[in-house]
Amino acid sequence: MVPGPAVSIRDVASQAGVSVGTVSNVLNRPDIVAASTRNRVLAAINELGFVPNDAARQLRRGRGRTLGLVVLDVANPFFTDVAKGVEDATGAAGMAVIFCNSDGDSAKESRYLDLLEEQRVQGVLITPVDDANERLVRLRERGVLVVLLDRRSTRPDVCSVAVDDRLGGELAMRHLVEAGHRRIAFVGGPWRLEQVRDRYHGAVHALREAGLAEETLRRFETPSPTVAAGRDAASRILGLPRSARATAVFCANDLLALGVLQELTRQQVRVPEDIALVGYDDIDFAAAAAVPLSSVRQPRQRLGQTAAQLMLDEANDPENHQHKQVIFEPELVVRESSQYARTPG
Amino acid sequence: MVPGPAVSIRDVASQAGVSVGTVSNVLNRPDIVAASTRNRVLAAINELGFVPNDAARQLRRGRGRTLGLVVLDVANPFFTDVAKGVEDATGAAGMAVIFCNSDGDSAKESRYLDLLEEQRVQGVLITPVDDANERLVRLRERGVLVVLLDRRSTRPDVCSVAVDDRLGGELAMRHLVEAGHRRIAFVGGPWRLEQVRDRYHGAVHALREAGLAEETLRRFETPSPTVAAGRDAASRILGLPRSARATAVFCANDLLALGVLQELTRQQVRVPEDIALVGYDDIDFAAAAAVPLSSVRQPRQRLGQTAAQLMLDEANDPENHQHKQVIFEPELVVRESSQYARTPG
DNA sequence: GGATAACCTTGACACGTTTCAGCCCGACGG
DNA sequence: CCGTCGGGCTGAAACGTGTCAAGGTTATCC
Repeated sequence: MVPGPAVSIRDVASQAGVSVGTVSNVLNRPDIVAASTRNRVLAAINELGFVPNDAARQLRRGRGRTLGLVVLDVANPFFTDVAKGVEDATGAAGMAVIFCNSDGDSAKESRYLDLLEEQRVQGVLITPVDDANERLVRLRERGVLVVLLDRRSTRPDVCSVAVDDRLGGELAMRHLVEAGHRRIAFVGGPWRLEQVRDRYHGAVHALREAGLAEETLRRFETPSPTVAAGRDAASRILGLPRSARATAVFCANDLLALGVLQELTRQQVRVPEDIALVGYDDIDFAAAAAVPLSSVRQPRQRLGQTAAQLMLDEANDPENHQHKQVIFEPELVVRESSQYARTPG
Repeated sequence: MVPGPAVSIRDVASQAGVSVGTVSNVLNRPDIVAASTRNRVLAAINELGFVPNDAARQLRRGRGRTLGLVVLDVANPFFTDVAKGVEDATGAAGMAVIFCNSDGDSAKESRYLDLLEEQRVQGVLITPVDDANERLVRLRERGVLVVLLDRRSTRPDVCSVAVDDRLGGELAMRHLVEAGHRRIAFVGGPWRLEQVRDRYHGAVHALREAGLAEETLRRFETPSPTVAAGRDAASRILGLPRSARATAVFCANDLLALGVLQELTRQQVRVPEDIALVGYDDIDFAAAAAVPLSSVRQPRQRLGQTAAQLMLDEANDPENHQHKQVIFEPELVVRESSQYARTPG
C-alpha cells in the first residue's frame, strides 16, 4: 500500500561498501570496474531491488531513452504494423516508444509535439498531417531528431522512409490494363494526402505507357480513407449506366477497397467477374476478405523498422551521419478479386 | 544543425528579471504571483521559446506525467480501440502514454514492465499475459498504480475494468438457439486465455437454460485467435459428414470469425443459409465483411477510457480512492451472418 | 628500493526543476 | 510613531544520476 522507500544508487553504494561513482560505472561501463567489486555491487542491486531512475539519467545526460511515434490513425492496420516495426528496432535498443495518434488533426498533432518536446525525446518518427511542417523544423533546431514516415522529405537535413507510391499506382494499373480493362475507376481521398495523389499519378502514367486515353481512368474522390467512404464511392460507381460503368476499381487504400467490396456484394455485383478490384497496403484483412483482395503490398513493418534504425544511427553517431531518404519498392499481390481476364472492347 | 543552446528556467528568470522560484511559480501556481510579474515572465517564456524539462520536474516531484499501456496484440483492432479510449482520457489530462505490445509473450511483457519502472510511470494499464502476476504485485509495492484491462482483478487492492464475457457467450448462444440451431460449433483458443474460457462457459450455460444437451455445442480449439486459425477451424468443421456438421458457428473473437467466413465462402458454403456465424468484439471489420458479421459488441473505447480514468483518480487522490472492479455488459449485434431462421431438427 | 605505470576507486559537481523558509515592504491599527 | 500582518518575491537545498580530475594501491621494471 504505502510506496515503500525508493531505493537509489546511493543505497546500493553503501550496501556494497563502495562509492556512488562506482555503482554508476557498474551500470554504464561494467568493463572498467574490477570483477570482484562488480559482483558485490550487482549483488547489492539485486538484494535491494534497485531500478535506475531514468529521469535522473536523462537530466544528467541531456537526452533520454524515449522516442515519439506520431501516426495518422491507430485504427488503420497499416499504421499498427508500422508501429510493430518501430517497436522491434527500438525494443532491441532498450528504448521506449511514446505512441501518439494525431487522427489527421493538425491541432492534436501540435499538442503531441509539445508533449514530446517536454519529454525531451531523442527523436520523433512522424507521418505529418500536412506538408507545411514548421513545427518539425523547430524541433530539429532544438536537437530533436526527426524522421519522416511514409512521406518523402523535402529538406536535406531530415531523414525519411517512404514507399514509391507512383510505382505502386503503376503496378496496379498495368495489371488491370493487361487483364483487358478499359474503363477503370480510381477511388481515393482526401486529395490533400500526398500518398493518394502519387498513387493516382502512377496509375495515369501506366495508362499513357499503354497508349490508352486518359479518360480510361475516372476519379472518385472520398472525404476520408475509410471503409464507410468506400461503400459510398461504390454506390456512386454503380449509379452509372452499365455501358459507362467501370469494369475495374483501383482503391488508394485497402479500407476503401473493403468498403467498395462490401457495397458491390450487397448490390449483387460479382467480384471479380463483373467488376475487378485492387486495393493498396495489403493489410492482413485484405487477404482475409470474403473475396481475397488483390493489393499493392508495402513493407509496412520494415518501414517502421528502418525509420527507427535511421534515428538510432543518427543518435549514436551524429557527427558523420548521412541523412538518407529511403524509398522502398511496393509489390503487387494478385488475389481473387482481380483474377478474371476480359476481352477488351 | 547544431542543437542550439537549451533554454532553461534560469534563462527565463534572468530575461524577465526575476528569480527562478518565481518562474516556477508562474508555471505551477500562477495565482500566487502578481499579474504584472506574471506577464513579464510569460513574455520571456515566449520570446525564448522555453519548454519545461519534464525529466527534471519528475525527478524533483518523484513521479512523472507518463503512464504505460501494455496490450496483448497491437494488430488486433480491439486493442487499438481500447488504446484510443486510453488516449482520450489521458490526453485531456496532459499525460503521455507509453504504448507497449507484449504480443502474448511473457518475457516481452516482463521487459516492458522493467522499462516502465525505470521511467517511473504513474501507473500501468495492462492486459496480462498470464494470471500469475507477481510482477504486478511488485510494481504496486513500489507505488506504481496498476489497473487491469479486460481482465478481472483477483486482488482487492488493484482496480480492473472488464466486460462480462460469460454474459456475452450467453447472448450469442441464446440467439442461435432461438433461431433453431441444434448443432453448433464453438471456435476459440488458446484455452489458457480467460476470455476464451468464459465465453465458452457462458455459451454452455445458455444451452442448459434452454434445456438442450451439452453435446449440442462442439468445441474447436485454435492455437491462436487469428484469421489464419479461423480458416483452419472452418476446414475441420467442413470435414465432418453433412449430417453431423454444425449449422452455426460461434467464434471467441472476430478475427477467428473472419477466417471461418473466408474458408466457408471459398468452399461454396453459404452464410448464413448453410451455416450461421457469430463473432465476438464487433471490430469495425466485422460490419465491413462481405457478409456483415453478427458479433458481441464490447464497449472497447469506453473500456480504455474508464481504465485510464480510474488510474487518474487514484493518482490525484490516493487517500480515499476506492479500488473498483468495473464490469461492463456486452451487447449482441445481429447482422446478416446469422439472419436465417431454421426449423429445428 | 625507488620510479613508473596500470588499474581502480573516490568525491564533488552539474543537470533543471520544485519547494520552502525567510526576507522585504507597504498597509493598517493602536 | 511603533508593531503587526501578509502579499510577493528570493535563494538555496534537494531530487538521482553521470562524469571526470584526482587520489590510492598494486604490480612491474631497472
